[in-house]
Amino acid sequence: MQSSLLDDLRLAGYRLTPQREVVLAVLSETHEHLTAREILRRARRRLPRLNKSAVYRALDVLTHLSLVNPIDVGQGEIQYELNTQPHHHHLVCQQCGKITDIDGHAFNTLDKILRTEYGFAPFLFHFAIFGICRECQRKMKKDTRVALLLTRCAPA
Amino acid sequence: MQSSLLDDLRLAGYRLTPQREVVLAVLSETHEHLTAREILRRARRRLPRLNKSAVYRALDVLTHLSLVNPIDVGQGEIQYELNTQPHHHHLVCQQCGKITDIDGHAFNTLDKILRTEYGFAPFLFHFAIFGICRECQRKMKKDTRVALLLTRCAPA
DNA sequence: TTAAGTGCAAATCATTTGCATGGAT
DNA sequence: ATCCATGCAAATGATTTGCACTTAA
Repeated sequence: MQSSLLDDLRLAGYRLTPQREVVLAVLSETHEHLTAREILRRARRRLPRLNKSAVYRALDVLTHLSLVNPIDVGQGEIQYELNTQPHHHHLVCQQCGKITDIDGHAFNTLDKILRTEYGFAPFLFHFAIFGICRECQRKMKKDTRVALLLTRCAPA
Repeated sequence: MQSSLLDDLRLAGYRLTPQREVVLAVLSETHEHLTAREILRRARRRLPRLNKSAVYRALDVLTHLSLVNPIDVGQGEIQYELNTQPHHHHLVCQQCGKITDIDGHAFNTLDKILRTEYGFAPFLFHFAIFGICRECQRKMKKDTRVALLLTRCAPA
């Protein structure tokens, strides 16, 4: 695992630095999605002089190696997670902000269509789907603005 | 259409202002996705004192009414488009940046699964899927970094 | 050795906000 | 007459960048 990371980096012309290792280690130790700021905070326990630029640069490298997935939930800070197998995806509730992880099978049909009909190779990991979760739908029945929204977002 | 906009706004407790009208008008006159900055530029031809704050606030209102869709292609500026029927979606090539519009049928299965299995009402309009387009896949066969990426993004 | 990587501080830049004024209802 | 909305300027805040110094190879 250690040596495979080194190989991946070398193969791509990168160096193995303590900064890159520790960023990857932090992400390996959780199943949460972490922001760059939170990664920095945790990584500094082991590498106190670590700088946020180095975190961003490390995340960039790790993302290009597809060891890490950025997840943009559209709320300012980008979140990062380890790119584990099997892939999973994220349902982001626009109302309460809750993020639900779901497994990949829901996307099989979509993946196939995009590849065969459009020749497009989708990155169906770093994937966030926005919408309204079950509980919020219940609460929202009364709110006029939102009722409109729910009506209009029905499938085409 | 004019009066329906007014109704929508009133129903939701908003006022119909020239600023909101002109922002909507600008979006109605194109099939492109426009950034807030570009919307401001075009809208100022008709409303020279229009301010960027007003544009952002108008886009916010129109989005909440689901008259407008924000599309975050992950490249800094958010893009906006009219929420037309039938819905369509966006394939964003991470390599060359090209955005391809596709119709909604590819998402029917996904939509159904999310609703029935997860009780989640997805906003399957403002939807951008990242990946690599046909042409870039061809060019990228030689590049080691990218070959790795293409391998790893294969369906789970 | 030497090119790539880091730490630091400053810059960038889309978006947001406070506040006094203006306008839709 | 109300109070929602705008214009302006200043703030915010995540991410990026320039540069001198380190360090992995």
